[in-house]
Amino acid sequence: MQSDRTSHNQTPIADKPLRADARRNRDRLIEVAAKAFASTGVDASLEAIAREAGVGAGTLYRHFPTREVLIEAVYRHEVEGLVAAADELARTREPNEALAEWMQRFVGYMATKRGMRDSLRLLLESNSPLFAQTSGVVPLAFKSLMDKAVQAGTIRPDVNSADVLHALSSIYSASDGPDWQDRSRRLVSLIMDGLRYGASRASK
Amino acid sequence: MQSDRTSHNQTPIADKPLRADARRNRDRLIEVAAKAFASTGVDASLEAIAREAGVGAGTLYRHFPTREVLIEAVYRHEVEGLVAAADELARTREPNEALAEWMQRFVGYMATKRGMRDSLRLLLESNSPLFAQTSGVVPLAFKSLMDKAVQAGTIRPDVNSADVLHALSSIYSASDGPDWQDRSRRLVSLIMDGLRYGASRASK
DNA sequence: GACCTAAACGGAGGCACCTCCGCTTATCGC
DNA sequence: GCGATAAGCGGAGGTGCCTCCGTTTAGGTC
Repeated sequence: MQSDRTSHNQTPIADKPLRADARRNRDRLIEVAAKAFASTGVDASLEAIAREAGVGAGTLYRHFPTREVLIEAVYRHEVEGLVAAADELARTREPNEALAEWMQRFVGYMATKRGMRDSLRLLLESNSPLFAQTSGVVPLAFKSLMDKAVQAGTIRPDVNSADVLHALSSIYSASDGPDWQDRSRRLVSLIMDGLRYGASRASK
Repeated sequence: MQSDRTSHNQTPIADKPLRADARRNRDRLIEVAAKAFASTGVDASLEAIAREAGVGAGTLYRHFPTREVLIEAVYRHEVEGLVAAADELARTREPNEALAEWMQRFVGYMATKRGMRDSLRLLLESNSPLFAQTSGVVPLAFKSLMDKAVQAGTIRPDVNSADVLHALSSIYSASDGPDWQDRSRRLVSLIMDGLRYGASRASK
C-alpha cells in the first residue's frame, strides 16, 4: 500500500498525488480543451478554454505550461478513453456486438476530432515520449476485441486486425462530405459484415 | 521605355511601381528588420521593428503580411547586397584584393546574422520560391571573383570555388567563442594564402 | 474542531499580434 | 500650379499570450 519510504518517487511517469481541487481543475481543463480543439482546431484560444473551464489563466498554465503539453494531455486522455471503452464493452456485451459497437465509436470519435488531425500527425511523426507510451495500446485493445469474436466463432479468423484498424482510419480521413456521418456508419457496417462472412457460427 | 500599354503586368515577380513614400518605408523596414533579426533572432517583435522604422504597425503588415514574408525580403536583400559588393569590388580593385576583401566580408556578414541561422536553414530546406530565385547567385558571384584572380595569375587555378565557399560557411558556423571575430579573420586569411600558394605570379 | 502550511488559485498587467478605417499625400491630367 | 483621387499611412482597439504575486483552501496535526 505504501512504498514511499524512500524519497525517490521520480518514476518516469509519476502519477503525483494532486490535491483534490487541482485534480478537479486539471480534468475539467482537459475535457474543455478536447472539445475546443475538436471544433476550433488546436489553435483555439487557451484563455477561452480556461474561462470555459471556470479557472484563471494562471491555473491553466500551471498545469500545462505550453500548448503542446495540453494537446498531449488531451490526446492521452482520448486514447485512454478508447481503451477503457473496449474493456467495458468486452465485459458487458457479446463479443460480436462489442466489436461492432467499438468500431462505430472509433470512427465517430476520430471524425469529431478533425481539428486535431494535423497536430496529431505531427505528434506521431515526431519522437515524442508520448508516442512510446500510448503507441500500440489502441491496436492492442482492438485486437483483443477481434480475438474474442473469433473465439466465439462469429467472425472469420483469417483477417489481420491491424488491417481492419487501418481501414477504419481511412474512413475517418475520407469523412469530408455533408453526409459523412451516415456514410461512415455504413462503411463500418460493411467492414463488419466482411468480417462475419464465412464465420463458423452465424452472427445476428 | 514604356511597355505597359497592355495591362498584363503580372510577371511572376512583378516589380510594381511603388509610390515614393511606400518604397522608402519598405526599404527602411527591411533595413531595421535585418538588424533586429540578426541581434534578437527572427522572433523579434514586429511592432518594435515598425516603431524603430518610424512607421505604424499597419504599414508593416501591409508590406509584409506575415513574419515569413518579411524574413524572405530581408534575406533577398542581403543576398543582393553580397552580389552587389562582389560586382563593385571586381570593378574597383585588383582581382587579388577584391577576392580577399569579399571573403572577409562574407564571413563577417554571416557571423552577424546568427539570429537568422535557423530560419534560413528552414527556408533553404523548404521549397520556397525565394530559393529558386536567389539560389546560386552568391556562389556564382564568388566564382567570378575567383576566376578573375586566377586569370591575373595571383591564385592557383586548381581549386574549386564551391569548396572554398563551403569552407567559409563552416567558419561562420564555428563562430561561437568570445574572440570569434579575430579568429574568423585569421582563418579567412589562411584560406586566402592557401589559394595564393604556388600561383604563377606572387601576389602582395 | 482549531490551527498551520504548502499547494493551488486566479486575475491583473504587460507585451505582442493583427485589423480596420478615417486621415494624409504622391502622382497625374489639365 | 491646381485639383482629383487612388495609394498609402498609422495608431487605436480588440484579442491572445504568459507571468507574477497576493489570496484562498485542502489536508494533515494535535
